[in-house]
Amino acid sequence: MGRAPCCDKDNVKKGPWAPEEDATLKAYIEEHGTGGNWIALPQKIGLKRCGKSCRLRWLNYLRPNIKHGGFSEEEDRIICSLYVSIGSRWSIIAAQLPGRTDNDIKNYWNTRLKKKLLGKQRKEQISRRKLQMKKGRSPLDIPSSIVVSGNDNNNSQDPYWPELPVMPPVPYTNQEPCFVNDHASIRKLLVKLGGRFSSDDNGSQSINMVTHFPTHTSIDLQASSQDNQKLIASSNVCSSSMFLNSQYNILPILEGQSGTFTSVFEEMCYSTNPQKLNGMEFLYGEMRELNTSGSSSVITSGDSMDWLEMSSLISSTTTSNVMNSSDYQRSLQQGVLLQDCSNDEDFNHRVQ
DNA sequence: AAAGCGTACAACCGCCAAGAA
DNA sequence: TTTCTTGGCGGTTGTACGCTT
Repeated sequence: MGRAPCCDKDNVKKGPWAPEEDATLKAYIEEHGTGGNWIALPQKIGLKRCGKSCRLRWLNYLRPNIKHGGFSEEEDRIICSLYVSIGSRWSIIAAQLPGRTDNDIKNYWNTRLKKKLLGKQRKEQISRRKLQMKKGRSPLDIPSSIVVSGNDNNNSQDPYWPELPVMPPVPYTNQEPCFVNDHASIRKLLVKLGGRFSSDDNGSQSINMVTHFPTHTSIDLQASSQDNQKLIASSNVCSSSMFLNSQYNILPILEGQSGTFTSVFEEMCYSTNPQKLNGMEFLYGEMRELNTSGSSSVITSGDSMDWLEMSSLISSTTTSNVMNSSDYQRSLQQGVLLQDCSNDEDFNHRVQ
């Protein structure tokens, strides 16, 4: 037995909304509000629509101050960066972009942004890499100490080897805060993202959460803060630059492995184990294909995107205070956040 | 001119979590 | 404590429109 439907589907109109329906819904909500009950609302105002449909119509289209289309470069960067950070949490991403709806952003990502990021550069890089492959360089010759690098690194002199996965700084750096010396902020976000607090034997708080990071990956976040609070985030959501940009040391637990976050991320990018890459395919794209199948590889990942493309787009920002690669590496090593994140409350407010 | 195809966007579906009963 | 209702979310589908052949 499935659950009862939220409305009588036989007596409910589907499909595009007529202007009269829009006007009715808008007028009522503007005057009375939703009344806290979307299911009852359509009956109240005589609309033959499902309550959920009304809610969606209001939130995505009729609500005041909604922006449609015309995404700016800055918005592109924010979307990309947050997508890398938290995955397809469209509502959270939308919270960073005033006037944008999650549906809008989701559509924009799926139909345009992904393709925009792929584009011409992708083809050039693929052909370059293939050319280099034919010259006999093996992608398995990964140096043992790979330098985390950005656009200004030595890798740029070597068109063959893709940049290592550089966790891009989240771009709400200028106006938008991140987390510095503010465990409450992190807790809030983690909880918002699905985490739960508990206490360990020592009485210190910890967070256990399910994240969007690769399904089989666990990440421990241990606060190096003065209050010795210990944050443990095991799993899928809290991957990423948000925390890399914080003062937290990231101790990966990847199927029993140990190492730095960077090394685990490298492992994922270069891994041939599909489980480790689950959900992150867009990050490595043909880079992995080249790794695994050599020069005979056929590029098939039409919709996927590798980290190089993603990170280069994101890091091509004109924003002045975006971390450069060496700074970034240093921040990873030292656990020091380089960005000005003094305006924390704003972000918290938006996350809520 | 029309059929075929691709793209963009609106809307729907189904699952899950929170809170009320 | 359990069950039910509702809101919220992400994934998917439907459809209108424009472009190409």
